[in-house]
This record gives sequence, C-alpha cells and structure tokens, in this order.
Amino acid sequence: MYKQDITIYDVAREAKVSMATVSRVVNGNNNVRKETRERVLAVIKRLNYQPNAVAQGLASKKTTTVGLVVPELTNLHFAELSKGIDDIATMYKYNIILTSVENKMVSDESVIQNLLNKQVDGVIYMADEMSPQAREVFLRNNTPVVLAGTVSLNGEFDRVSIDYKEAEKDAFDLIYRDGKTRLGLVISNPEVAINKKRIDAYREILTEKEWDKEYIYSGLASYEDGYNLANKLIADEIDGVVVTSDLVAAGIIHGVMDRGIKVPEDFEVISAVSTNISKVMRPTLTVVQQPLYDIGAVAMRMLTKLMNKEELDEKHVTLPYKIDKKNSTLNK
Amino acid sequence: MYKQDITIYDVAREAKVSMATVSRVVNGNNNVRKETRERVLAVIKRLNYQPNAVAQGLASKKTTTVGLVVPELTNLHFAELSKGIDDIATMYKYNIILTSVENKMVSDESVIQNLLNKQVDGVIYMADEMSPQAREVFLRNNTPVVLAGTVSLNGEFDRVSIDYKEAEKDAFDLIYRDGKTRLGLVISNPEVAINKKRIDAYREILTEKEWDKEYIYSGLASYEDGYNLANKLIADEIDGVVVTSDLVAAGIIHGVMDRGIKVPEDFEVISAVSTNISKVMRPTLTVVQQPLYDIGAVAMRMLTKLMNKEELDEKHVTLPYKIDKKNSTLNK
DNA sequence: TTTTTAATCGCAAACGCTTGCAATGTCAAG
DNA sequence: CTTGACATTGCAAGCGTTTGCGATTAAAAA
Repeated sequence: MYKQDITIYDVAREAKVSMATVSRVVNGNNNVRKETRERVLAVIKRLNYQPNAVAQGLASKKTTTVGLVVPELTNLHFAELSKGIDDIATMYKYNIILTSVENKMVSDESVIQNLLNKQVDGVIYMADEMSPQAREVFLRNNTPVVLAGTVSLNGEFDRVSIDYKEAEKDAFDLIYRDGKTRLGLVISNPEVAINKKRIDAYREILTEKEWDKEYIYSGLASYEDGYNLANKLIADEIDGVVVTSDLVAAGIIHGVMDRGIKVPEDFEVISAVSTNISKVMRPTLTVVQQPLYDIGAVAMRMLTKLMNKEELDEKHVTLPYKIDKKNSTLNK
Repeated sequence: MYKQDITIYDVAREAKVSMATVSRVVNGNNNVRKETRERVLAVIKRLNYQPNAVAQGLASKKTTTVGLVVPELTNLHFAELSKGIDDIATMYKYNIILTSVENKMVSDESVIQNLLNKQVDGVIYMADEMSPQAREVFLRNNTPVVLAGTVSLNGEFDRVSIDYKEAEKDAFDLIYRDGKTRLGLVISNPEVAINKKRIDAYREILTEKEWDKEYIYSGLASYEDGYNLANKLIADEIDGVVVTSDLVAAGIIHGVMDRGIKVPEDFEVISAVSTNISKVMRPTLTVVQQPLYDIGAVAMRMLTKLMNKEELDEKHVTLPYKIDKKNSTLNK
C-alpha cells in the first residue's frame, strides 16, 4: 500500500470545487448541479482518481465488506454456498473477507474478533457451531449475522437452511421402503447442532419402526474413514446408511463393494450432503439435494437487508430440498 | 458497523498515558517501560479495547489484507490452493479478500481496481489470464502480485507453479509407452497461457513421434461436455487423451465406457489437474499431481516478502509434480 | 423590484489511529 | 553536582474521506 498519488483533494482543486462536492458526486448524492457533476466527473476521469476505500470506511463507518466464516475451504459444499453468496455480494457491491475456522491453532473467537475489528458490515456464518465465546463476540458487537446452511440449537441467529431433520427422516424412509431393516447413521461430529438434529431424526425413525438398538457411527470425515468403516458395518449387519458427507459415503460404498457386498441390492447408501462427487462416482450416489447456491444467495440478500437496517420478513428461511435418487439406492 | 464504544483515547485516559503510548503497546513497539506496558495492557483488558483496523489502515497505510483472485469458486482445485494460501496468511496475520472473476457481468479490470481501492497490501492471482486492462491496473498501482498455479506468457509477474509443459509431455509419454498411438488433447480455453503451453507440449510430442495430424478438442469444461465428447473421440479413433480437468476426464471415461470401450485397455486417460474426484471415481483416474497446497503456501510466503519489501530469492518458483498412476492407464 | 424558497455548495469537524520529533526522566560517569 | 547518553513518553500533524450545518446563489412568488 503506497502513498496515494491522486486524492479527493486534487480532484477538488482541479475541478474548482470543494472536497465535499467531489465526495457527493463520487457517492451519487443528488445535491449537485448537473454541470458541476459533469465537470467533476471529467476531472476524475482525467486524473484517474480512485477513492480510498479505507478512508471512506473510517469516515462513513461503512466498509462494504462482509465476513464469510467457513469451516473448511477444501469442501465443495461450501464452495457452492460461497458462490451464491459471492454473486449477491457482487450485485450489492460488497467485498468478501474469507475466514476459515478449521485451523485449531486459533480459536474461532479470536478469528471472529479479528474479522469484526476489520469493521465488516456483516457476517455470513457457515461453520457447524460456534463456541460460546464466539457467540459472545458477535452479540457484543451487534454486527448482523446470518447463518447459511447451518443451524444453531436455540435459533437465536437469523438463518437460511433446509429442514435437516425432515431431510434425514426422508432419507431413512426411502431406504426402509426399499426393504432394508437395519439402518445406521454415519456422522462426523455428534456434538454440533446440525448433527444433533440428524440424530433426533434417526431416533424418531427407530421409535416409529419399534427398533430397539441404534447404530450411530460418529467421527467419520474422510474417504478413507468411510472405506475403513465398511468392516464394522458388515460386522454389525447393517444394510443401509445415511451419511453426512458424500466423500465418506463414497468410501463406504467402495469399502463394502470391495468386500463383496452388492450396492444397492444388499446395502443402500444416501448422503445427506452432496457435491459433484455424487454423480461422478460409480455407482452414482443418492443424495439429499440442498439448494446450496440459493441458500447462499438468500442468506446474503438477508444480510444486505440487515446491514441496511431493514426489517426481515422472516428470520428463519427454510428452503426445499429433494432427494436425488441415483444408483446407491434401489427404487428410482 | 457501529460507533465504536472504546477507542484508543479511552484507554489512554484510563491508563494515564498518551494515545501514542497505547498505540505502541498495541503494536508491540519496544520503547515502552515494562510497568507502563503492563498498566496499559491491564486497561485494555478491562475495557476490552479492540483496535479499529480501518483507522489503523488509514494511519499506517497497511491494511494487513491481501486480495485473492480466483476464476471460479466451485472448483476444488482452487480450494486446495486457497487452503495453502489461507494457512500462511493466517500465520502472518493477513486477512483475505476473496474475489472471483468468473462473473462476466463485470470486467476483471473493475474487479481488480475495486480490490486495490480497498488498499490490499498484495494480491495472489490464480485465474488463467488477465486482460491487458487488468494488467495495466496492477502495474499502475504497483501493488505486489504473485501468480499461484498459473502462468503468464511473458513471465512478468512473480509466480509459483509447476512446469506445465513438461508435465503435459510426461503425461503423453506415459500413454505412448503403454502402446497407444493416436493421442488427443482435451482442453478448455485454448487462448490462455497455461493451455498454450499444453498445446506446445502436445505438438512437440507429435513432432517427436512424427505424427502428422493433431487432435485438439477445446472448449470442454463440464462432466457432460466430457461425456458427450466420447462419440467424437471414438469416431476419430483416439485411444488416449490428456485432459485439463478431472471432471471432464470423468465424463470422457464414463462416456467411452458406456459405448463399450474398455478403459484403460483400449483407451487411456490422464488428467492434468487433480481433485479428490480422481480417487473416488471408478476406474480411478491417473492424474498429474500438483502440490497445490504448497503452491498456495509458497506463493503467499513470497507475497509476504514482497509486501515487506524484502528481496526475493527467485521470482519464479517451479515446484515438482508427479504423475499419480491409477486405473485409467495401464502400467502401474 | 423585493421577498421567499429551494437548490447548490463550502467549511471544518469528525472518524480512530500512527509516527516523527521534541521533551522529559533516569542513571552512571566524571 | 554536572554532564551526557539513552530510555520513555507526549505532542500534534497527518492518513483521505464523509457529512451536518450554514452560506451563497438562483429561481419562483409576490
């Protein structure tokens, strides 16, 4: 960052007006005579003046930047969400400051505090769950926050998502209707709100069917994790699982197949999360199809309203999902 | 962004020192007596003072933010690169402003100008190629720029990448040694520098083998594109291709297989770019394995040096790649 | 013409911090 | 008790904008 060559002051001098007037034309304020505006614009163009957004931010207390909090970069799921966010952000002229909270060297709290110190106008939060300290930081700063594609247990933040519990139940139901009778739930971290909802769904299914023993496998995150889980699933005589990650699902499918089990005939798999992996792998993977792009876009749109101090029609937006039946389940 | 409650001024008053001293302790400047520092720190903690990064940026002319220019968010390739960048950026306390140039509504030039107006201290550029206008903007601002995982034709920017031409030749060579004799090149945009290098590599191979007719398929970007290309490849009697996208490669493989051709026995495929798709699909895909994380990390490290006005050991860093042989080619 | 009203414009004080420089304090050496 | 050297501090001028308010000007009304 170098000393700026052309400032608003130079433009003012050349156009023979005050800085105030230049500022007004830069910001599209109407209280400027047409001829003056044109004169100023001509000078701006001639000098190639570019406003310093940092100074604007300090003076106006608006930075036109929003923070994006992501759990992990290397997951297409978040990339899809981000695209929806980015498109709307661009439309409304906001820049995005990207921050990941996957690095356990740094607490989410300090990451978020750092983000707020940059004076972002708002935050889109996509990580699974925030620590109480992080929550505290948000509340203290009363910066607008919207959760995108995630939920908090008490529902205190505005959000847009699908109904994760219903989706999970639908997925189990599909496998059940295919005749499978020993269903398992495969998740990553059982402590986060979104997975708690999935566990709820699973248990409700168990109750409905009057099954007594539950098979919840947690802590699974990678393809290899899934592949290695196959043994245990076979030992437990599971014949159908709903998985929270398509990578893990792929691992499971290949794992059980490599051990001679037929998918989907003898073992069905549905992933509750979908990236393009699901259609590239063979057999193709039945997934809960979330409208990721839309979730991101709607969340960002909500955030623009909040930043603009407009009222929200609804604080929680639930978008429809659908189950995209592919070849890891029977009935198409 | 709301009116700040606690400013450096409040801290100064409470600690009975000047703003200058508070600023010094906040910034770790050594010229402060130990007791004074502790007193100030105590007040900072008590009041929970958080420095306003925008004001710091204006006063110091450093924002500790870097811009990231990405062609498309929804591509794991860039996500991997970004992770390397993010980790190093976090280490050096830089924030990342993410900007994609995929949206054709806005010129890359204006996107980049906007980024520079935010006074980023530097930029990591990952898109294929920038317009002359965008280049002009960078040069005019003399902001440090590092290309990560991409190249420019004239080599005027600092960069870190692999040797794309060599990698492409190696890939073709591998297929050739497997006995395939009619090789094709499948790329997206033939106009961008990185693909021009690949075309060069392909033509050198043709010359070496004294083949006369070239088979270059361009404009392919999606799985479906690849799938649909299969017909033409079969008609052209191609028996081996190197593809610039693993998604397209997956499409091609499934396309030719669905038309009864055996992979890799009668048709081999190598992708010059690799994401986790390559190991999840079946048959698994032979790929040029770029050290994406490292490319990102090294690029970011270079950028920190540039932003610090340190000399660079080398302006172009070329990292090693390897060809990861999987089941879309014969000899393992 | 004079008065009223509204459209334009400039003044100058913020915004919250950094930093060069001068002032002060401290302590050991002379 | 001076003096000098060096470690600490404070002063105040920026950094490049925005914006409330009052001043000026032009247009409309009387």
